[in-house]
Amino acid sequence: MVKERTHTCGALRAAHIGQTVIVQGWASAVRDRGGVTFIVLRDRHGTVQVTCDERAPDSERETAKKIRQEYVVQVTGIVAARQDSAVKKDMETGEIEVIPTDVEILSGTRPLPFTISDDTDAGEDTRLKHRYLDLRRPVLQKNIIARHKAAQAARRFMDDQDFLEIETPCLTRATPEGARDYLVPSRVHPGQFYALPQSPQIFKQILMVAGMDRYFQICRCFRDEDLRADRQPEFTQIDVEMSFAPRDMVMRIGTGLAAAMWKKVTGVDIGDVSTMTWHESMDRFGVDAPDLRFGMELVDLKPVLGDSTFPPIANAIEAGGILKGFRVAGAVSDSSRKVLDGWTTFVRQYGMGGLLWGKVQDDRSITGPLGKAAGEAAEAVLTALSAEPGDVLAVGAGDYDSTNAGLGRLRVHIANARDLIPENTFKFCWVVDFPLFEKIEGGWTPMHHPFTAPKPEHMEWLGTDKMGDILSDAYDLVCNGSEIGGGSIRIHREDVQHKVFEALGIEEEEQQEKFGFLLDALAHGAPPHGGFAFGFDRCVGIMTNSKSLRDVIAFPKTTSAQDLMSRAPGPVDAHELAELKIASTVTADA
RNA sequence: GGGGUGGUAGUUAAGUUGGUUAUAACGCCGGCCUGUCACGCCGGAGGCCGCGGGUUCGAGUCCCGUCCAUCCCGCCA
Repeated sequence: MVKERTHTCGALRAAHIGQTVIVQGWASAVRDRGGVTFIVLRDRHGTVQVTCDERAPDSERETAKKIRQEYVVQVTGIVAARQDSAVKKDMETGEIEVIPTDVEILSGTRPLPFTISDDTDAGEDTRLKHRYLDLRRPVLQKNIIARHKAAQAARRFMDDQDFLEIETPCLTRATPEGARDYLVPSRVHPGQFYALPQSPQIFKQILMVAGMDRYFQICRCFRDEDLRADRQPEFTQIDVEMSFAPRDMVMRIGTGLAAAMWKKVTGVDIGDVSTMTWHESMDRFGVDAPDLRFGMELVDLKPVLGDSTFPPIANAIEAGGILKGFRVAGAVSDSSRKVLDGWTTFVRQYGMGGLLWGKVQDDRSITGPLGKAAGEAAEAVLTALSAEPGDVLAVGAGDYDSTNAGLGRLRVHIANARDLIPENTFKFCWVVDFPLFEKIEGGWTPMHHPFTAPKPEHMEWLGTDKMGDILSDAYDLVCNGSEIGGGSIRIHREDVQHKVFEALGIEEEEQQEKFGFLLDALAHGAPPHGGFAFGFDRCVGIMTNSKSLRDVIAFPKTTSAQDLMSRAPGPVDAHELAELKIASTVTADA
C-alpha cells in the first residue's frame, strides 16, 4: 500500500537522525553483503541509503534481498547516523542511512535495456526507445528541471514588463515561403489543408493591430526540414511582440528576458550585452553568430597580399572576392600534415577551394602554401596577423560567402580541437543591421522574413539595383556562437508592405491570396511594432551545456524525425484516409 | 538530396590475410559473504553477427542494395 511520504530521498540529513520517515523511490543500487543489504533509493531530489542489518526485522531483510535495480520501493524506517568509517562526504545524504521497519516493493521491472546512470554507455536509439528510463538519469532530470525554471523565469519577467500571454492557433494557414510546412488535412473541407505554424509571426503582428500592445507566448513551432543536433522538427519559441517600440526598446526587453532566464537557471548575471553590426561580425568572425569566448579573429589581408600573383589569390581578387586569415598561436608543434590537411578538408565543405596555411618559423619565414603565396610580403603578413614564430596561419581566398563561412567555421573548429574555449562562460552579443534581402538565383529573398522593415533611409532603394545594400532593423541575440533569438522592427504600413512584396517578386494576386488578412490589418490602423523570438530549446541547451537539443526536450525526435518510443509517424487506417479524401501514392510495402 | 562514422548477447564493445564451438565487460539467473557505496567471490543462461541479395567449398569478415542511429553539407523566410 502506498503511503504519503514524509521526505524525498534527497532531503534527509543528520538533523533528521532519530526520526521515523517514509521515503519512496527507485532502487538505483542494491548491494547484498549477506548479513546486511544496502539499497540506494533514488527520486528526482536525490538518493539515500537504506541499510537492512540486524536492526531491521527479519521479514523486511528478506524483502530487501528480493529488490533489483529500478524496482519501485517504499521504505518506512528510522534515520540513523552512519558509523564513522561508512560516512560518505561526497554524497549529500552521506552522513545518514535509513534503518527500515517496513520495506515494500511497490513495483518490479523487467531486465533493463541499459543502466540508469549519467555515464550510461547506451546508444541514442536505445535511450530514445526507452525514454522513460533515459529520463530517470540525473543529468536529464537536471536539464528538464532547468527548462522548467527557465520557462517560469521567462513568464515572470514578461508579466513584470506588462506583457500579455496570448495563444495563437496551431491549425493555421500555409504560407508560401520559408520552411516546408507540416500539413493537416481538413475533413470538413476535402482537399484543403491546415498548416502547423512555423512561427506565430503574422498572428502576433495582428495582435499588435488589435491593440494588445505587448504580447508574448511560449509556443510550439513546426518546420519540416532536415534535422541537426541543434534542430528539431517541433521546437519551442518564446515569442514576443510590442507596439510603439523603437528598436533599442525591443532589444532591451530581449536582453532582460535572457538575463532573467540565465540568472534563474545558472545564477550568472549576463550584464550589458554589446552590439555589433552584421557587417562587422562577418568581417571579424566570418559568421553572423560570433563566438566571443576566444580570439583568433579574421583579418583582411587584401592590403598586404592583394597584389599577389599566386593564382588562388589573384583569381579570387580578380573575381571580386575576399582574402583574409587568422592566427593560431603556438600551433606549429602540434600541427602535423594530417591536422592541416584536415583543416583543408573542413573548409572545402563550405565551398572553399582550399586553405592557404603557413607555419611561422623561428627566423620569421613562413613555410607551407602561404609562404609561397606571400613571397616578399611575408613580414607584412606576419605584422597584419600579429603573428609570431611558432604560430600557424590559416588564410583563405575566394568569394565572400564561402570564404567567410569556411574560415569562420574553421576558427571555431580549431578552437574546439585545441581546447581554447573556456567552459561555463556565456558571451552574449546583439548582431544588428542585417541586410534586408539576400541574392538567390532569379531574384531576392528576405534574409529574415518579408515583414521586416527596411531602415527608413534605405526605403527608396527598394526595387532598384541597390537592393543588396538595403539594411533592416533586424537583430539577433547570440550566445557562445549560437543564435538564440532574433527579431526585427516590422513593416506597419500597407503601402510599404506592398513595395517589399513587389521587390521580392510576389505578384499582387499571390499577396492577397496568402497575406491578404495581414495587409487588411495593416490598412486599419496598425501601430509601429517590433518583436523577437527566442529559441527556447537552444537557450536551455546552452545553459545546461548540452551537446544536443535532444537532451533538453522530454520526448525528442531522431534525425529522421521519428519518435522511437511512440513510433511516430505511423500508418493510419484506410477508412481514416477515405474520410479525409486522401490517397497515398506510396504502396503498402514501400 | 549528398558525404563521414557506426550497427555482433539485454547493453557497450573485441573479432587477425575469409576457415573448427563467435569473445569480454556490465546486466540477468543461482549460490556465498554483516559496513557496502562502480561491493566482492563462485557457477550458469543468453546470438537471425541490422535486413536482402551476391561471390566462395566456406562470409561476422569481401561485393551490391537497403533500413536505422549519429555528425556535417544542401535545406532551415
